[in-house]
Amino acid sequence: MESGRATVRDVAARAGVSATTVSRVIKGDYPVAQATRTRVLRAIRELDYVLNAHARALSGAGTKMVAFVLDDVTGPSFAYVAKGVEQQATAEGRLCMVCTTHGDPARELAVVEAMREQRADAVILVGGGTLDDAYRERMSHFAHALDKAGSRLVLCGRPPLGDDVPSTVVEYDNEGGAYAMTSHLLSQGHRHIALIGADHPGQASTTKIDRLRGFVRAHESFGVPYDPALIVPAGFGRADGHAAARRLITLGARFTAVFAATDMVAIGVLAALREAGLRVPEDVSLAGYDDIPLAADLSPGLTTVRIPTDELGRTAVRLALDRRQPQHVVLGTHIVVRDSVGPARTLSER
Amino acid sequence: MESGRATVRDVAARAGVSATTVSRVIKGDYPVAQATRTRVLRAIRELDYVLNAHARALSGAGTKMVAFVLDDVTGPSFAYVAKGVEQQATAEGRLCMVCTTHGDPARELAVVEAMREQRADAVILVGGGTLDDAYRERMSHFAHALDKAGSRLVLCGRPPLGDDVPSTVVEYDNEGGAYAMTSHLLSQGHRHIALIGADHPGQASTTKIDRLRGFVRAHESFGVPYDPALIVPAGFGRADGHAAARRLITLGARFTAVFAATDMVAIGVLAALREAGLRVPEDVSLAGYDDIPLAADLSPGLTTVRIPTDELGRTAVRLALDRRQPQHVVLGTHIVVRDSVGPARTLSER
DNA sequence: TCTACGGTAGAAACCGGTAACTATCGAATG
DNA sequence: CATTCGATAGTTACCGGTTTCTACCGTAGA
Repeated sequence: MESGRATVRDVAARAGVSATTVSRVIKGDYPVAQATRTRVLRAIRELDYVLNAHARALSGAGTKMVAFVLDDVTGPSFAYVAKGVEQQATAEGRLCMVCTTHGDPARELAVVEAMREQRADAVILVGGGTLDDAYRERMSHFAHALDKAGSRLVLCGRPPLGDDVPSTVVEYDNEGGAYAMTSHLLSQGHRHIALIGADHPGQASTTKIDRLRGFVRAHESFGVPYDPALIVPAGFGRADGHAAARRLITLGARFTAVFAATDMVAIGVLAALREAGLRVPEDVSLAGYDDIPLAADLSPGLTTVRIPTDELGRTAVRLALDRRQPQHVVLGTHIVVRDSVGPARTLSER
Repeated sequence: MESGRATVRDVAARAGVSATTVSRVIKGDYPVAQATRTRVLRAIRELDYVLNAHARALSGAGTKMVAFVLDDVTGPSFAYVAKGVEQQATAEGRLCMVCTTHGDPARELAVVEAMREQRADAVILVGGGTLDDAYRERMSHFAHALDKAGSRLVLCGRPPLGDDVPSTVVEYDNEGGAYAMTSHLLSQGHRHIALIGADHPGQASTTKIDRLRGFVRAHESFGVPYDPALIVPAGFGRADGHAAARRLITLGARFTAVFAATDMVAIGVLAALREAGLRVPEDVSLAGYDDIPLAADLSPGLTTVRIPTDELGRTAVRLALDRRQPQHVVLGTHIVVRDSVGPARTLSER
């Protein structure tokens, strides 16, 4: 109880044994006489001894730590991925570091570097991802470096860096979800669907590209042409959706349904539609993407695409820690039907 | 580039200097000739050398790590506290560990123990907190242990453990917020205010107790009696609010306003009111607590009490890392007026 | 010319565990 | 009675930086 900084040797001295014996009592992997063990345990208790994780890490034993890198902890779906990561990490006896990048690729690289210093068992990158070449190259470099050091880079919800890059990839089917939702809208008779939150020219986001791709493919499958004027680039936030929808309405665009690229965008769109006196789903149908917890609580309940957020996190950790598992998986997405999508009303009815 | 496991001595050999010199080049706190520094830096680059954080931590230099312990990463307000912690930790050159306890006091203690092994600079406990005696004692023990080891226990958004316990406490004014909001309602003419989400007898929550206390004190200040039948115990979730409000309505309780103990409760109450054909705020006014991001997106916008979530997190880190600062602060709360509270309509009008 | 000192660089010890190798003792075996 | 083996405990080196403490060199001041 006296020092708070007791070492194995202090404990050893108190118990009248060697440091090795103390170490063995703690690990429990080597036979120690019952009487000795008891004495050691008592000494540990009396000195309030706590093992030094750094010393242990330094001498052989790994770090037992998983690092988790994301844009922003407050992102609606990221929190769930984080939860999955934390759960699985705990289940596998790992601690969990969290770092945020605020979408800054430079900071992301810096953070990964820091994780390399920490000798983390795995470094899990979540979300977004830049397509910039210099960035990809640097990240590939890290993947190789981590690999050589016995660690692992995990790309979670973002596309692979390349075939020769040693990394674990856990994606979800962005394109498939968009395809399913668009098909759902088309099958309800909608022929003029606005996609809000498409790609912004310039800053290529793979998520946006894939969702757009599913949108387009569904139209092709149904043999329905889509109106490029209804594909509006926008950010992924509530305000982006609100502004974009308002602009569309002001411009007098003709549409019977809106497919928002994220639920947050959908919430913004919903507000804009309400302000314009349009009812959902009677006048306009609305669909989102992500199935954030709030989606069910909106009125009307938002029909949206569910992405397996916590499974994403759990899988990332599981695969990274057990290389015998396949190192590239794509998790499925599926639509959740609530009340915000209804049959299309013909445009003239409005 | 070849090993991924290069050490200072490898770098030293390559640069033709001693390990000491390499260390000094990295730290930059000791004069090294320009030419030497250049050679060392080149060697570092060529070997892709990365410092070993554990080795460094072991030899003197602290850990540069802050630990953050909470119930659940997906909690609506916790994410914002986490963000504040992460921001400030980064600003002060610290990495950030996150552990969740799922509300289990035993697991919380285990987690704190693990953080002690990690020699974290500070261990920040967020939210809730148990009032159990054995628990308090164990936690006090940790506070003392961390203190002796030069670290710090931080209680964030939860009450102090006791005067003699070395710890940092960052609270927010639960009682004051409730007082302000209740006053606001009273000043709008409301005389029959229901408080939904008061304390459940048995499981004492300090948060609930304080909010109830503010509610009562405001009534006293205004010289308005409150109806005990309108103070209804409930959990802090959406479903709790919904059920409680429905029960109140079914029972024919007379009230012109509802003060929900959390925004999530308010959302549930709102749904129940709607189902009963009551309009907000025309028929019944509704106020919440927490100002979760969603509060502004409800219709009507929810009038609620803002708690300084990210400031809570930032302050926790700042104080823990600089003991010259006061080690017990109470951050202010204030009401955010939106559209869900209106003047009271007399009960007979309804 | 000798001394002193600023500027640099290195040797060795140390941080706190752990792993590999030794050592000891009593019982079992030949 | 000598040998061997199993159970248990200790010695020592090492993990990879950092930190004294020392040492060297050239030059400026006495």
